[in-house]
Amino acid sequence: MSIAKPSVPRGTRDFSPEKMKKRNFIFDTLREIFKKYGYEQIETPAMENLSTLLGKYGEEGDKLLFRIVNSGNFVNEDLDAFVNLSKLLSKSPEEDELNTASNRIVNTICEKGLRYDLTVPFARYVVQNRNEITFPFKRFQIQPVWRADRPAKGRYREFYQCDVDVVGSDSLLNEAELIQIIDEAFGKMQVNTVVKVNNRKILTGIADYIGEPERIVDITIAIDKLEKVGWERVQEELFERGLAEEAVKELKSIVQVVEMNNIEKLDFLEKVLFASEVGLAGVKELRTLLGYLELLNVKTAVEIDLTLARGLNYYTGAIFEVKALDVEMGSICGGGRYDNLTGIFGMPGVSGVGISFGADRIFDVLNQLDKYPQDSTQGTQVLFINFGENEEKYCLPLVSKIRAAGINAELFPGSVKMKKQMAYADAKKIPYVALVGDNEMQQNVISLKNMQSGEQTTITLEELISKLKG
RNA sequence: GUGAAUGUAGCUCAGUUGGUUAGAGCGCCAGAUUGUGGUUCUGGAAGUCGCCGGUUCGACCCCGGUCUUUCACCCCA
Repeated sequence: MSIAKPSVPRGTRDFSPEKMKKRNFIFDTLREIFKKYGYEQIETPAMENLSTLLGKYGEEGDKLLFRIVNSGNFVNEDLDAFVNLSKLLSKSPEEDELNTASNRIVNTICEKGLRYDLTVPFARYVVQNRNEITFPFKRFQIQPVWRADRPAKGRYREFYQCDVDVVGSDSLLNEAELIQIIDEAFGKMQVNTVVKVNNRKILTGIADYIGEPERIVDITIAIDKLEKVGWERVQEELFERGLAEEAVKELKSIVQVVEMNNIEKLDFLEKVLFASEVGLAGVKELRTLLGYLELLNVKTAVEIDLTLARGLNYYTGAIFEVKALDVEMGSICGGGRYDNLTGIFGMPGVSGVGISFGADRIFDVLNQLDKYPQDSTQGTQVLFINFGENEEKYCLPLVSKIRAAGINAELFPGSVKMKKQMAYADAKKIPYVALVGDNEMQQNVISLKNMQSGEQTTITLEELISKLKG
């Protein structure tokens, strides 16, 4: 009966009504908070020109871009490329040669790609609409992004990001506000978290201090793994990347300040980095930020973590990452300040800072904790049983009135067996069933059955509405 | 991208040292019960044993490939 079983592409998922209620709780919570702080929503296309995307996420990132093949007969577009490849194949080609030829063809036949994150398209948006935008521009964006990654636990090929960014303002108040948003969001979702903060300028200062200013990227990538793999492995990797032994030794003495509290860390760094102007600026920024947070009465623990580097190359100031405390899961939110993202698109001198909530991971965390408020998963509140044509006509206006009062209500379509209708209410977890037959119609009342307790009461429409509203 | 494991009914899983008709629980559908669901009882439907190929008289089982999911790397939300 069934031919080839249908399926969704690797790393993607369907979301049932049940799951969507839970996901919407996350989206609604975030959206509400974002708006409260004055951020406005935008959307950008799922696909962007590859020229917009390529080179923004480092070498790895380029590999993980989903590319969209042009429509039409693309062989004609660059015949040479294909001729070149077939010539190559007729001899015994080196792998490098093949890759080059393959890349050329890919570049010819693909001009668009699916977005990899929301930040780069946002930068493109800002540059493109700069004349209409009033700065500072506070925007939020909740849309899916795609990565051609190998799927794993907590990692999907299609997932939602919920970005909040403010561009066109240098003020550290923005950083503080974002952490406040994090605090409020996870507070509302009842997830215990820790916010890890660092500053790219401090990392630069450290690279200066150990005498390897050029190797900042190598250093941050290796350091990023410290917590996961331990110093030994990081050290190995640093050597592999060609850092001098002396430099690695000095790095160790700085990075391993884990025992200290925030203030001690800052004091320590201030002393060590005295010669680095950039480094000191970073220390000062963190100090200011922590000062703001105290005034804002942020409840979430905020912890300076020098090992926090994050893969992306475009951060220039603050770096954030949020981890759930009670669940094993990668970071569920992250971001930072980027001074020149719009510069890539020809609009230099605009500083921005933003964070991205990973909705799918938060969803996984919330599922494990099972902490959804009850009303967030409630759908229909009352189902009217359909007894027949006359009863149907009698019920329709009642249902309309109930809906007008803001209560989710349904009338069962068709007067099928009662058992069937009750089972429907049961399956949909509808808490109340309304029965209106001859008796009720004559007396102008409704028999309302509580599906959980099983008890049944006879009430008027007005009573029903006030009962379900409260 | 590298290494490893996994795949049997809608779901969770048995099973066969290679041998005729592949099982259970849950779920689903119908009836017992034409104004009462979640309990009970009775009956029923549902599987090319992930897909393709090979070995064999014979493959769900062995071998190769491929896809899916998962784990460890790599990277990341």
